[in-house]
Amino acid sequence: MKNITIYDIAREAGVSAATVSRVLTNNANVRPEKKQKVQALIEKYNFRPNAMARSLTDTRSRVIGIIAADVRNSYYSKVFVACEMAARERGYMVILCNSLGETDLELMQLETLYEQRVGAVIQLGGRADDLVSDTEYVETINQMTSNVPLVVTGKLDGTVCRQVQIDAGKAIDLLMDHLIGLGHKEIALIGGRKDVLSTFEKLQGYRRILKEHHLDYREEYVRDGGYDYETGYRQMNELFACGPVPTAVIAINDYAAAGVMRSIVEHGLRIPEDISVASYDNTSLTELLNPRLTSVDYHYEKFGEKLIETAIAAAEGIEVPQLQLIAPELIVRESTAAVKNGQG
Amino acid sequence: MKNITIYDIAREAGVSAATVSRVLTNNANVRPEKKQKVQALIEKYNFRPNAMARSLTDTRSRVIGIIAADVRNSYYSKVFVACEMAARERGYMVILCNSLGETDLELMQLETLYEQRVGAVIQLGGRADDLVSDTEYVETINQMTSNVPLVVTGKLDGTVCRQVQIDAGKAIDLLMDHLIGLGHKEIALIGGRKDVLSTFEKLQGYRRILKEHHLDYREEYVRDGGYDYETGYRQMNELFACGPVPTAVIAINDYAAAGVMRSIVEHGLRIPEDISVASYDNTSLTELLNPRLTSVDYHYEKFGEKLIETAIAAAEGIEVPQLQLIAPELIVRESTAAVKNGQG
DNA sequence: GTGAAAGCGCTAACAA
DNA sequence: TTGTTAGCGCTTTCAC
Repeated sequence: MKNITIYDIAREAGVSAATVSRVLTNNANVRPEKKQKVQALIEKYNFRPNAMARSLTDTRSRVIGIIAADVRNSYYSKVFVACEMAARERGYMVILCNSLGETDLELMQLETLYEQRVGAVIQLGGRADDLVSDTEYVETINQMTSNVPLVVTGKLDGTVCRQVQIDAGKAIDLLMDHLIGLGHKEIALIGGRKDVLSTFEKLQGYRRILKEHHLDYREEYVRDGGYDYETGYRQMNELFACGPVPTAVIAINDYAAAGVMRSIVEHGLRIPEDISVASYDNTSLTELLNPRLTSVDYHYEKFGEKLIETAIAAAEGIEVPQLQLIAPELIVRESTAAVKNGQG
Repeated sequence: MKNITIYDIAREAGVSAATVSRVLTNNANVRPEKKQKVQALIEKYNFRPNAMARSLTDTRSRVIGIIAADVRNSYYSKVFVACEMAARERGYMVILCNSLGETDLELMQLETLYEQRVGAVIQLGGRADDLVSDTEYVETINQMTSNVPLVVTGKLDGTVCRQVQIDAGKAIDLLMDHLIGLGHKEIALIGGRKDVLSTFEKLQGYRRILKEHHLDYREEYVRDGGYDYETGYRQMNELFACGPVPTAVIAINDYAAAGVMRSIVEHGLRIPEDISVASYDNTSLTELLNPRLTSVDYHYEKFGEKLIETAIAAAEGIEVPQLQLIAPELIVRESTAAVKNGQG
């Protein structure tokens, strides 16, 4: 299984390696007959040029690295696939790593990707989503980004990372307007960590909107935790236990919403008749739950394109806006309805 | 942002490039003082050796390519992450591509991965799952596998691919034994395409087990289609429309099960009191649905390990059994219960 | 239009 | 222990 090279092809075709290279890259004229001979040999041996050797001279490798927190979470897998498709259309390839929430791993993967000489790295979630950037982490990132440009979906104070963000303010606007429009005045916010930028921004927006509508802000209605089913379930249970019970709940994502929904059902109430539930991310889960879930979509395709375009621009040294925002959209389904009369 | 090389380090350290290489690979003795000097410079410039150049001489690149049908499907993302973790533990890295069910893309990706000189490719799903292998496809694969070894989760007749499969016979056994043990005699099989090996094997097992228990095989109870929510929903609706209605349903995966469940609920019946529902894959969905879903688990961690070990063995030219089976396990939850008295 | 030769960044064999 | 050298497979001047 000895690897065949352009020299093998060249020898058998009776031409030089340079000529074989020319037909491979197709960027210089080669006499048609020679060209055909070479192509026939390439076919015959099923030869494919070694991308490693190629990118050694090329300098640019046409590969983008992606570090995601965990593709087993639908949000990340959707963003990743969108990126992969966008990259392919632009002649790039992507490499995925899962940091699984471990900072050490995240850093190691960034190093590995740099060793592979990827043109740029896109970081989905992870430490770059922190509200307050860790100093030590920032320092390490700064060292790495002197080598390879980094695109993040959050922010990283004190670094030169490009940012492509979901407009979190707009996202909470959509949800609050929808619910308030349905007559809800008692709206809870469940799940997420306040030290994560996007979650913090949602909380900020939540308070701002309440004030605009002259509605009370209640400490008890804001219940953070993680981004999973368990958090939604547990926090909704606590809301039932300690009261007061809201007429609508905004969950930090579809998984948390599933937990909220189970808690509500277990307490003998109906969705949306008794309590409306809505969430973020608009993953496939929204269609599978009963009732179907109202959720905020991010135009994943566009999101992926923007991310990849930004990464490619960075890789090729082209200027791009330092911060770009993706506008979210509300998808209304069956889990939200007008508040019951006499309530609120 | 000119890339720094071992020569830059060597010059500044007053040693030869070979010495720098030696401290990098750590496989030869270097005088401590020189070693420290070099390491200091590596730190200073945050230097990381070019993996491309490295693997040019190394020949083996310590990278495994993975082609999955679609990581947005939980099954694939779980297998992928398991593979990634197993690979990391063994000093390997993985590259993921999504074929999205397109044969052309699948082949293109196989080529791209070969160009990257990955040591082996693992194909999750895709054409290698076909019951009857397409001749033209097999031919193309045979050409490629003369270059790079391929590990599949299905089979590919007429090729030399290693196979790591879920034991589909055992999987249907588990489900049927469980349901029959609960007194069910009317069991439907919903979703999946019969031209997919694992689905076909389940169907075979289904008929065999019915016969062993002297139960009738009813054509109407076997309803194929896709592997998605829609199929489950549509086929269960048809079952209601055309009758007879079974007392238990086995869905081809958790997504299809979600569709089946919605259909049942919409027809005013309860799960599991009126109809039991069970499925394959044991994704996170099983915990989110209401009621929680009984499902067959595949020990994803082991599955990933076996896949990666096989791929690495293939990459390094070590012999491994041509076919290896993963034993599935039944996870019983709330969606299955004893059949109602008087039924069956 | 084509070949010879240099070089991409690294490792390993061979001397010293 | 260390440096020199050759070579991994390819692309790209530079002559002709």
